[in-house]
Amino acid sequence: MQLEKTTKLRQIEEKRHYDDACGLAHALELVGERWALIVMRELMFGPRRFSELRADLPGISANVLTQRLGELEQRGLVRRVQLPPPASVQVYEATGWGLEAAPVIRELGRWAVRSPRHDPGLFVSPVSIMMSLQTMFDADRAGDLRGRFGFRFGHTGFVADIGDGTIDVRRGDPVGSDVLFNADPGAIAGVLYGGAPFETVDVSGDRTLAKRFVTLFPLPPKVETS
Amino acid sequence: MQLEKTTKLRQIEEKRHYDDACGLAHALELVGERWALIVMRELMFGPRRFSELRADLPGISANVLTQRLGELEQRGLVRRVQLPPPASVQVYEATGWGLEAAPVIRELGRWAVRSPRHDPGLFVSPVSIMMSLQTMFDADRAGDLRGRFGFRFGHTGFVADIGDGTIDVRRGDPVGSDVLFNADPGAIAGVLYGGAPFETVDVSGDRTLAKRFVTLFPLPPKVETS
DNA sequence: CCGTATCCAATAAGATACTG
DNA sequence: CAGTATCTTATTGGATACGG
Repeated sequence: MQLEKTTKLRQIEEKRHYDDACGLAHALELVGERWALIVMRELMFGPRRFSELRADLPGISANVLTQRLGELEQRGLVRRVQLPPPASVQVYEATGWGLEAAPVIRELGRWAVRSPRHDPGLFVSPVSIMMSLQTMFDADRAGDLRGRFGFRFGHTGFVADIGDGTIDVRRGDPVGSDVLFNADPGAIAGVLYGGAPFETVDVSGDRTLAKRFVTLFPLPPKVETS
Repeated sequence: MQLEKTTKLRQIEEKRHYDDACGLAHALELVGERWALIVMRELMFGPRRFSELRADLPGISANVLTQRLGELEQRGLVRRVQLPPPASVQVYEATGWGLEAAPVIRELGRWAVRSPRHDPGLFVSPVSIMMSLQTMFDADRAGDLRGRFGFRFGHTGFVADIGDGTIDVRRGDPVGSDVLFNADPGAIAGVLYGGAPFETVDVSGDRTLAKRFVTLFPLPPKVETS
């Protein structure tokens, strides 16, 4: 009885809130809970299943993921979609507005990696490493380089097209790419951002192009520690 | 005994963490706690005292503010500064890197105000309304308009300079501005963003210029509710 | 007045077991 | 596989008291 009342009140009161008209405060009411923005990140290249999300969110527990997805759906950032037969599985998909959070997520990441305490050796999800390509791409370094770069992570493939000083990254079959990276996201991160030797990743296709590729993503300078 | 052990462990383990090398995850370890980004927002136009922060952060409790400031200081985003005599008071100041979070904060805000549930009628702090000028300024609408616009909120003044299609906002004495707004932040927000009549704010100086000014900050369109 | 510290109640998060 | 249910722990907020 007492519990029911509390629950009902929570639905009305929308739990803790900042009584602040500032857009930032509202943003934090939308995606300020723990894990919320990281869940959004995982949806940025298309719909995902519950278990995929759980696998790429190291440390999240099922009940928290359920809760976050429910809240994000209720707030209009995520949609629950039933795939047609014969798949007939349920997936979670970012709405158009949800996808518009991508630039903010990238800028937050770019800002944070300047931190002296950032540890690039931790787990990296496929989506993380693919978003980092968009975040860290340096058009000047690319110059007039053109090429299609493919990535295969388990069952999922990604394609990055570089040309005209821009990079376009999407989920997709990497067959036919000029270069195909066959390595887990952590290994690729090691080469791109951790100074690991190029040989630590399995690359097929144009190796010269591949070696050029891995130089196109400079990290911003660390903040002065003084 | 048990408590001491837990406390010590917390200092080492840095409490909850995402084991994720992604920059976004690290950003959330830096400023993901409740209130952290809003505290940073309040420091974006210069150092502030504890009680000022408390007053402009409706609903924060003193102990949480103390804790947030301590964490932000430890992480290199905030500095504690002792003002020289005769003031001799302590203020909190964003570091250079902390200030670089400003664009991210603005973009988060711009993204969030498209939400159908955003309520512009809540409390607005002076810093919020001043940052919103930078966020929502429309260079096309401004055209070749030039002018200095002053604001007085209690003891604190702000100046916004518009010219060459840019806006520059800073803390400072508004005397000598072409237009001086003498109204609380909420009233100004009402006119700029809430459709309130221009006459609801006290304006001195060039009223024609002032009327033009309040049209330069269009809100982004709300997301489709369907 | 400027904070800090402490205690308590309410929520949120995490671990684990369990069900259709 | 896709979540729920339950229990434990951690964090937050509010009140209040305390030292400079």
